[in-house]
Amino acid sequence: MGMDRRRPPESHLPLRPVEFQVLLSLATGDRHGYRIIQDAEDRGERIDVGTLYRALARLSDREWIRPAGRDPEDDRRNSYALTEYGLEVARAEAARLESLTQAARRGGLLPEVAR
Amino acid sequence: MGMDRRRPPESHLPLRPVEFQVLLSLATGDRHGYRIIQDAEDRGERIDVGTLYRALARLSDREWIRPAGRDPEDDRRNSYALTEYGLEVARAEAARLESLTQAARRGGLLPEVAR
DNA sequence: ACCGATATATGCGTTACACATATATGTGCG
DNA sequence: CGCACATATATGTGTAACGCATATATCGGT
Repeated sequence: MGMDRRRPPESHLPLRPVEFQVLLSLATGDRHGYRIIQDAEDRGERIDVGTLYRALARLSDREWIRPAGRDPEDDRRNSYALTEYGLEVARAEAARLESLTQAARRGGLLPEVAR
Repeated sequence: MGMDRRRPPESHLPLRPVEFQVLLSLATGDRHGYRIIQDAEDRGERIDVGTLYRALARLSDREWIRPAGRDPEDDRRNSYALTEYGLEVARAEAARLESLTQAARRGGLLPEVAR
């Protein structure tokens, strides 16, 4: 597990769509799986449950995230936290997404106005 | 082939990373495969050749792109063009990418400044 | 006690992936 | 011309990830 913690974060890009959704949710704070799906829905995205829980296992193995105990309010929930390295990967992917978005704007796929 | 041309473009999101790279390149003008790889490199992205040519076949089947003849300057090159529907899918994905980028900014993964 | 929503997990068949290899043609240069 | 190297497309192969379905269990409200 986590055998590549020292690789430069950018070497993992592009991330799978689900993977970034997970890291993005956890960037705000610790979350359990089902909650991550709800976060994604709030952003207008859909994550399949099977895809999610397998992604959580995968990202744990890579040590981009780590288990952060059970929720005291509902002990079915096992929540996760971003690791330091996971945060770096998330930032790298966010930067990539931003430059892609700008490229899309230059390509006429988005209105010039911007935010 | 292309049996789902009438499905709302957003129903295909999120796109695979390669797929958007292809659509983005073609948004600027007709391109042949190898050129699409070079475009991606100019943006700092890497596309595997095997992944690219299979993606081109796939996107042709879906009619998001269509063959646009051979390059008169080098007849090895078979170039592709975006279809109307492919453009709509590309716009939808670009919009999704933009809102994701903004979510990443809110989550502290990107500097506030932007613009 | 019951029922729908929440929560995690895995089986399964299909698709997409990275990496390697194959084949052929264009380009520059001595 | 001849030859090397870059360009260009394509596919074989094993592995990883995917969507969809199903399983199991607990929580919250009535």
